[in-house]
Amino acid sequence: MLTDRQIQVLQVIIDEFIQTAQPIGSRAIAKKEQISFSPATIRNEMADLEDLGFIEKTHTSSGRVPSEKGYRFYVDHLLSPFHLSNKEMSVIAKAFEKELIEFEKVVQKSARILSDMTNYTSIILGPEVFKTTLKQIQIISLSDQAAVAILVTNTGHVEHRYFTIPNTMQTGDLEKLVNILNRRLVGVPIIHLQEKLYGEVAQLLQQYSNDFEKTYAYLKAALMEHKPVKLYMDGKTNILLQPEFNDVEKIQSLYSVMEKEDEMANVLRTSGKGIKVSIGQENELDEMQDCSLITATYTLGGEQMGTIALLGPTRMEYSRVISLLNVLSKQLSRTFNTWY
Amino acid sequence: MLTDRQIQVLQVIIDEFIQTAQPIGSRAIAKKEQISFSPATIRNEMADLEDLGFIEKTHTSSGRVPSEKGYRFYVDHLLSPFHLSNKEMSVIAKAFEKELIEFEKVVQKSARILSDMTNYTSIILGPEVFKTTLKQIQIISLSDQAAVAILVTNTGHVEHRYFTIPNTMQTGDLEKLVNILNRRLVGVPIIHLQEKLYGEVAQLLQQYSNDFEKTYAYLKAALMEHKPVKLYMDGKTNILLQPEFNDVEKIQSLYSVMEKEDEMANVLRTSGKGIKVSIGQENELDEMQDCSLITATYTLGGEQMGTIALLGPTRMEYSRVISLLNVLSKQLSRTFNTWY
DNA sequence: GTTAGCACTCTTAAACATTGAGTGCTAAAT
DNA sequence: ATTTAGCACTCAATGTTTAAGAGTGCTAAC
Repeated sequence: MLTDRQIQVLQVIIDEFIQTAQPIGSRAIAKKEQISFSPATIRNEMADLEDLGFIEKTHTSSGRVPSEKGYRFYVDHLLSPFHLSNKEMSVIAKAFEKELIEFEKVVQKSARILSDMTNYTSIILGPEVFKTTLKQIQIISLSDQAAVAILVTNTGHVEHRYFTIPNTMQTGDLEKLVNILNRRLVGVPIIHLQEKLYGEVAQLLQQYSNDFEKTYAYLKAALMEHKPVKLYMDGKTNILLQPEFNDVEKIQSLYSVMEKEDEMANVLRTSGKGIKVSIGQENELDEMQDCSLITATYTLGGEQMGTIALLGPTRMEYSRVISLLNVLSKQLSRTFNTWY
Repeated sequence: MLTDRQIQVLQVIIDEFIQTAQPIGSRAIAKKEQISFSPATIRNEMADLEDLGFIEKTHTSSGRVPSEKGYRFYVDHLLSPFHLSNKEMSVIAKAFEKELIEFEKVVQKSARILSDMTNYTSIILGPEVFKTTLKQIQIISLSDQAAVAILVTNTGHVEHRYFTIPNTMQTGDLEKLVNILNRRLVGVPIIHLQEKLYGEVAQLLQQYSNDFEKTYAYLKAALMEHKPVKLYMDGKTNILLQPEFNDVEKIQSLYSVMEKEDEMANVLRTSGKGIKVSIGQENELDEMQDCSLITATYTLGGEQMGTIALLGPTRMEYSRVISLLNVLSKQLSRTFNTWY
């Protein structure tokens, strides 16, 4: 539907605009070496491209700027594989080469790399809790009334929940309780913990005494508590470097959505497998409609485990960002797969 | 050193400027009911106040604006106790009335209240880890090589550190290790954990075998790891509502310092007991020199436990903010003291 | 000591002219 | 039938001028 020449022109416009953030005129395009036509010809092509909706004018006599449709076409058809420099590759490699055994640190480091290398904001969604299973449960009493239950998952994740213990309970009882819980719940997926607790374990507990029943109610409440998946962000201020964000209103709306971790997490969670690009209005969240979000998933044993993403202006270095996310998500998958 | 009338004028200027963010002229001051002098007289007083450095002009023929010295005088001498409305008091009371047993939640809630009620950015420094003692230690092995040590403090804080176990170690050995650690380390202040580990426990461990020694080295490394005190912030975007921050550069510099949690934590940590006000240049951090920071400490058993703070423009509602911090820090102290 | 009066200063906003980049169209060139 | 040169036209950006208005500092009168 687009002629070769139109595609050529479009490519130059987008490439150039991504670099400069300035509208591109026919003269500037004609000067590019890969272009062998006069400005007048290019003007005609640009008029057509504009009619087709791929580029826009900022005012009647301005140069052209890519539209979202233009970016979409660019991302779908014009992306040339970008090669990260050796320097960049070695930075990544170095970050992963020392033996890291802590999930948090690996993720934080990755977020830092992403935001530092791109000057965009990086977002990483931790592993889905419900895909992990219980490794061990511990209960430690803090006082007569309060105790903390500590859950460790097979991925080494540690979570803790506080709960109240009925004052009729004896010291030794807690230990018995832990034993029962461990015997019955180890290996159970976290997501099924609650129902398992409700079914088998409840009965078992009732055989002891009323006190247990009460404890059980408290404990269940604590375990039910929805602990949202953790979201890691870095380079939130990078957005401020982008010329499209020297409007305080825009900054405000974007920052306010970044504060809503639940919504952000949800966007990443539902992004689907592999690399996904959401340009401007394609984003579900209104506040992100001046931005592009590129997501990539990392896996454990072939199953999707979490998501890494970069958030920047629609005028994003798509090619570079996609390569980088590709490299990093693979690296993350590899690392996690060697662990578990 | 200042006459009563000068003080009156200064008070009106600052009160007014805090409300409007606009320079105040002599005519506007004369109109205030508490003022019974003509604009010309006030102009003379203002000239004196300016000579003394309490107020400033934005340009030759503008109204006056408080200087930092002016704010300092205002805070030190002109502050009238501010009474929070019943509505506000009840919001705070309500937040604390339901039985909360989780430290994080109380703090997060407090941060939310502070930022919501003031439209400034709230910052809360969690309790100093080194003031707490070890309640219990648990070690759970994740795989042949990796294990996680879980530390619970007397305040119910849960921390975990990952470490590597030497592959010569037996399954039962881990349990023995935990027993030794618990027998020797429970009740020890977290800050002394490392030296205690080095002294007594090391000897005890060496009696067993070389494997233990290796484990010990790994474990020690894990425990040494400096885990910074947690910093809670809320209302980071509130700053954007202030007219003094519609300059992207200022936003950027302030946000970049807010990202440096270590430095922020340090500022709060060294703020001293009770309410402290840092105005503009009085702040250590360069990036905060357009802001005021008001801190208050909360205590446990009379000892300083942590800090709550509000960060806003130098044109801050000092009176209200100080009252609010007072109320909230007391409430926090009360809550924690009932727990422990 | 206080105040009215007034010249003066400086900001702000609007009105206007100038410049330059870039377009669309037409007609000539290929 | 394309492609291109030429040219009138548009509009943002910039600078200049002007007028209005807010506020000051000073002087002289109260």
